[in-house]
Amino acid sequence: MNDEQLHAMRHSLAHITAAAVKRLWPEAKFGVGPVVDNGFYYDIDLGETKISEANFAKIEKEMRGIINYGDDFERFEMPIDQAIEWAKENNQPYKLELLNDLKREGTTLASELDATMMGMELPAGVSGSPHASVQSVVEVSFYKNGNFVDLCRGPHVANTKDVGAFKLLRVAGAYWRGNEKNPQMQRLYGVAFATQEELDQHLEMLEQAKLRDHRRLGKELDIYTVSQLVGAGLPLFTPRGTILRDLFSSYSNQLRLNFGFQKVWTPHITKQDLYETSGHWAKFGDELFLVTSQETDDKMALKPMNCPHHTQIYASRPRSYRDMPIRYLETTTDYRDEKTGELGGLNRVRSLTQDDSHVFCRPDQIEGEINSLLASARELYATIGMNLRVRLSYRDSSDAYLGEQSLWDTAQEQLKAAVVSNELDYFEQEGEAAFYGPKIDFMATDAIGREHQVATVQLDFVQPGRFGLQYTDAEGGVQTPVMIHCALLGSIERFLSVFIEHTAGWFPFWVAPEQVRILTINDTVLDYVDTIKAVLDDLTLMKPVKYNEIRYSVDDRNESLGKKIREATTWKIPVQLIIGQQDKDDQEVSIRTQAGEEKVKLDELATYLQKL
RNA sequence: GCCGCUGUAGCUCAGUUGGUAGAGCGGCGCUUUCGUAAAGCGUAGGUCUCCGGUUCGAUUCCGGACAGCGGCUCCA
Repeated sequence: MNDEQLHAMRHSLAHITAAAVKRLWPEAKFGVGPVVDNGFYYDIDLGETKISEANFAKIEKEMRGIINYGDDFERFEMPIDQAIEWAKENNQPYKLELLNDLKREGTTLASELDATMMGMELPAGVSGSPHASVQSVVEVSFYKNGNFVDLCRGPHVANTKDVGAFKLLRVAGAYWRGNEKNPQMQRLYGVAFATQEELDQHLEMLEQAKLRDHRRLGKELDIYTVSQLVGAGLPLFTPRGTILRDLFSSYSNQLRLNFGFQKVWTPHITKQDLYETSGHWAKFGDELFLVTSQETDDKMALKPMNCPHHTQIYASRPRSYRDMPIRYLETTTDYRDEKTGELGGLNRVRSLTQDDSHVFCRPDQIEGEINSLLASARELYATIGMNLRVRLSYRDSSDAYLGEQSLWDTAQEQLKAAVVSNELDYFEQEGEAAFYGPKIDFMATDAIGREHQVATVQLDFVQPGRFGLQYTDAEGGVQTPVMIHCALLGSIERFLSVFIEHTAGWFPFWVAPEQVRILTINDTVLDYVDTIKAVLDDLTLMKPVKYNEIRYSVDDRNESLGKKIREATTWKIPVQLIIGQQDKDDQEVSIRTQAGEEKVKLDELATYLQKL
């Protein structure tokens, strides 16, 4: 089956869903019912009546009835004014809005419509759009299956019998046309495939995704927790989770310390004046956590980002062109008052830790700086085993951007040159730049093919000016530096959620909170265990950075070997060393990893671990 | 924030059509020293998320709060 057929099938199922709902609740008012990834949905307004998953069996039964009856999908056309009458007579106010938009503007796409006009009826006697350039619609098509009629562009399958395998998956609230000022409808989601096997496969995949959900693994592997007393969106990291955080943070820092970054430290609260000067207050004011001082009248806030703070370190001394670039680095936690309904796991939190850095440089230094940052990002994600793709986000011709056009043009060229010389897979997109400068966004693909936004490198032509940052050039003149923002991990919390799901909790050796566990078979080998511990204590490892404290434990409890293996495996500990009398006699260790088991001579153990 | 669903032991869950609850795992104790994913026996854990209301009586019904989950971009 090709994509078009599958699309028609899913779209037809959306209609059949609506038809079934209409049979059960004749008063239903319908919004839109498009095809989405793997399935379809239909937005439905049932007034006070609420559909829950408990109703799904009933709705699906009705749907199967419609499918088995085998009506044809019949297409017919109608002049738009007649269609508008149809919507009024059938009490379908949402369809009426769509028809009004088609008549007025020739489209129903919210993104193309003037929000204040959306859904508005044209005055009597006016036949077309108020905009001369707009091609308004004069005739619309309908599809009819059985006695269910719906405004629809199509296409559909020929007969309701031709829709393949489906399952209603969930019901969720969705605002009419995505606008929270509009009424909220009930969105009925379904998945659909050509065959039952494909549907089952898809449902199985959803189960697999659940097993690697970072919220589940975060609890099972004891990485983080949330407390009702501390609050939603404020995760607390356990010892194991903190090892992960610290290792990634120091690796990310090390990559930049290698080429001249210096660590700085800034406080977590500030006077609001800082954000009024930076311009963030106007844009992010409603996301700030406010702090009250009982000693002064200062209005304070928890910091939602770090760049304004870093500008003040730059501004603390006079700067020469010889000092540039000046590079500051800080892993630090920011606080943003996100909508409570959007919080969840480590993905969307109110306390987020950024491995943040800011370069202050001359315009001619942009390319060199970007080059080094891109090389760092590339190395980091190669170490983690994730494929990277970057988006070059440029300005478009609108006047929404600040800073000189010529500065933008050369900067965009330098960004691209750096991306090309780093051999990164990239695509360019106009109109995606920040108002203060062009940027490079990194997308990493995880083990089950999902793409996640991770690192970002952004140029900034605006904040240096707002803060009056300066340096003296070779001629003794005053110049404004350019700022380059960069976070390699992005937010550590979000990064960890991606990393946990990417690895399904089987962390690579270097970041595993517990790298090695020694499992004893009985107490007669305890002296030999001490010998092995001495080897581990002396070990120095080099990948991806040099470290000499291997994280291991000894399980010498009075339990069966089977139980010890089971537990160590449940904890996803990468290296299990099984020690019994035989190993002791042969001066060997039995090493159990995900790859299998092998015996290694004691004097080769260090080399073995160094290779991991 | 809004809509829907959910909240029972540390964890995973069962149960009570209104008469204050149970299993497995985990914990603790004893026995067992056992070579590749759970040894055996015993035992202690609960304000059934919290606050109100109805009731002789609420974990159960009603209301509210808090928290978790699925969504709120996909367009006739």
